[in-house]
Amino acid sequence: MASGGVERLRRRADYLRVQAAERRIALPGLLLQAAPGETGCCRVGFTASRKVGNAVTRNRARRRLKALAGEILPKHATPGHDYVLVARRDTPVRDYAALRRDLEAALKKLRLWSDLPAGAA
RNA sequence: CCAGACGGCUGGACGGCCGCGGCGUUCUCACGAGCGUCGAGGAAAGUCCGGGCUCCACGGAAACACGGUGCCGGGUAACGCCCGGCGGGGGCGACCCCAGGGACAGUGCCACAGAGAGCAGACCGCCAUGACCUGUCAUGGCAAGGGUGAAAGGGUGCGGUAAGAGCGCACCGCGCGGCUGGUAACAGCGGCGGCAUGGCAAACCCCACCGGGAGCAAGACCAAAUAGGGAUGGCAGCAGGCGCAAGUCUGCAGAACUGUUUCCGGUUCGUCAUCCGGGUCGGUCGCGCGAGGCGUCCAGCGAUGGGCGUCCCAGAGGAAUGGCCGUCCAGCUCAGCAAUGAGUGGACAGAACCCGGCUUACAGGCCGUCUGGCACC
Repeated sequence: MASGGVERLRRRADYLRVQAAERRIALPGLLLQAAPGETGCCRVGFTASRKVGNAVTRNRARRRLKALAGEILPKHATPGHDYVLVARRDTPVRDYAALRRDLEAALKKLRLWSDLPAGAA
């Protein structure tokens, strides 16, 4: 897995654990959930429910979140945590720069913003 | 040129930066990295039919039940699909639409209205005779006309009659049987009958034909853990033997169940380790050469079939096939006489075992064939 050392969450149990941690922040473009991870690196997963739209729209929302995560998390995410990015209704259409600001603000509000590269941990 | 009918194709293009999945290859002990190559649809959708494939059931056949199909011929692996015809209906026409077997096998239903709705019937009427208060009543005949209804027991015309009526005749319709054409559905022709047999089969039903069930979360394999199971060994209560010890052997106990109870019997045992077995999370396969795509020739009205050549063409598994930006061609909106300028900006929609169909959704664009007008020669 590339993306600068960020792995994907692949099991339902991992998603449920992150959701149960109840450490989340909702912004217009996305919803961020986080929890201390079981591995040393940081991992990320994506969720797009039927509320977002039909299958095509959900796919687009998930891909935009993937691109965003690949851009920001390797540089600024705190290692040792798992993140789940949840798509909202505006995720497929929101301006990409605004979406980027949303993710950065969400990381800072959860006090998980880090200027150290994750790969250095 | 205008209006229309039918069939087919397409459904953004180019570039930059950063990425993802499969396969191949090189390097590396390995993790990985580099390079190459391929990577969503006509509907991938709804899951409505038909198959392949897998497991389950099943001795064969028939019958019954249930479900489906329903003009004829052809195509196909098969179909409820497709093609070509037939019949009925619509349109000036190209063409379009049709659940299109059987109502003398039987049962049932036909609301309301109306006199009468299935062994027909007589409200208003029409006609004859009689009576009297001279325009009514009584009796009888009739079913043409009116009225009701989705439908009133053939239709139109002539004859006929007191008035009428298939009462008679002609034509049409209907039924029966015949000849001709056609593979057939059916069509045409002439003959006979004499109105008898209204509609609904998408109410039951009858006839003919077809049909085992469940589905890739099918199914096969590897295999942490847990429950329960099996084998072997050790340890565990008391006493004793052997032995320096580790340990080992014998006897007696204990608990539970069972035979009504006692005696006497029978069966079972706690714990640890290893292995077998089991099969969950997880993993591997199934899972991509196929009723395959493209080109071309032949047969056929066509669906389709055959020959030759050529290509290998997605394979994920919280699920790749993308994210961002720029330019442009269509389109739309606004301004303008126009040239043009500004803004906006791609329809429906995302494979999940695979094929053949059907159905549903779909901005815009392109091509072909044909029909009816108008104009010109």
